[in-house]
Amino acid sequence: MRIGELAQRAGTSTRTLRYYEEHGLVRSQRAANGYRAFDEAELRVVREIRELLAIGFDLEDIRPFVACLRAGHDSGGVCPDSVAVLRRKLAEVDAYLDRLGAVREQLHGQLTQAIARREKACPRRSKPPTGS
Amino acid sequence: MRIGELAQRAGTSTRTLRYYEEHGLVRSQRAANGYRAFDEAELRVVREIRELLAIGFDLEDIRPFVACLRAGHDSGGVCPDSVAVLRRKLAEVDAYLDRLGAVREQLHGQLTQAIARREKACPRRSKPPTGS
DNA sequence: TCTTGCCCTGACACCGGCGGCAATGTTTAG
DNA sequence: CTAAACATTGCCGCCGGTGTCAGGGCAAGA
Repeated sequence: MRIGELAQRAGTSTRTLRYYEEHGLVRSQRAANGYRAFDEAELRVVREIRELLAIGFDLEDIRPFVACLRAGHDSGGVCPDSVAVLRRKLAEVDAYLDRLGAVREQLHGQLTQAIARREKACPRRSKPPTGS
Repeated sequence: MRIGELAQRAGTSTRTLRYYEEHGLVRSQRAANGYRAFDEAELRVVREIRELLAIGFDLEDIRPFVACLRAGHDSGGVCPDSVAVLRRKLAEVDAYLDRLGAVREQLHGQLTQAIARREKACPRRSKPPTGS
């Protein structure tokens, strides 16, 4: 399979595939003319990469998952290194959720306060909304 | 007040202050020698900028807040434009919280699945942990 | 006067995952 | 034979807030 076909089948660009290869995530043989020849299995690899990227992983984090696939597992997430990354990412996400929740509270508080002041400045007859 | 003092009092760098000025968020007079002379009120402005940046605003979003302070309000968030930004940001944060929650679920699912497979592959005598 | 410490402008570097272009070679269908 | 469609490498651009350096000027104490 050549790069164009792989790109199309994986739903990405040739540029992207070369980038992955350059960073050691995707592998290829070279034909006599210098064209890359991708093994069928690389399609699975590329799809794994794309899925994890979409979730918010960076390429470094994805390495173990690719290695896991290459080791013959049908899921990239079952190997110890992958599990470690999953744990770490989960922790990161949880931490970020906390921070973002706090930010949400701040924003909400600011808004409530600003609106309250506006109400005080030029009062309407409607009851002050007691939103979420 | 010169730039070094303002930087120190605001807890940031001179580089940063020049950047804010370059982008019209902070103002200064110039002394005869070319040195920037900052009004005392700019300290409040810089602090507002820093707080909002820390929350995740970008400089564009912060503009109305600075304008609001300059208009004499004691809070940057009470003016209509600021309120609009607050609303938008709140919506963005909410959307992001949703996405991040979904990501969390995915990660959690992957982890659970991976651990389950490991249990099946080399079972321990301990009961399978029924975590959060 | 010399040194030290502040200030000035301008400009490159960074991070990460690509997009996109240039300049060139290869294959294939008409 | 030719044109189109594919492939190659290499390099610049982007985003945004800042660090950091270069190469100067200005102020004030010993």
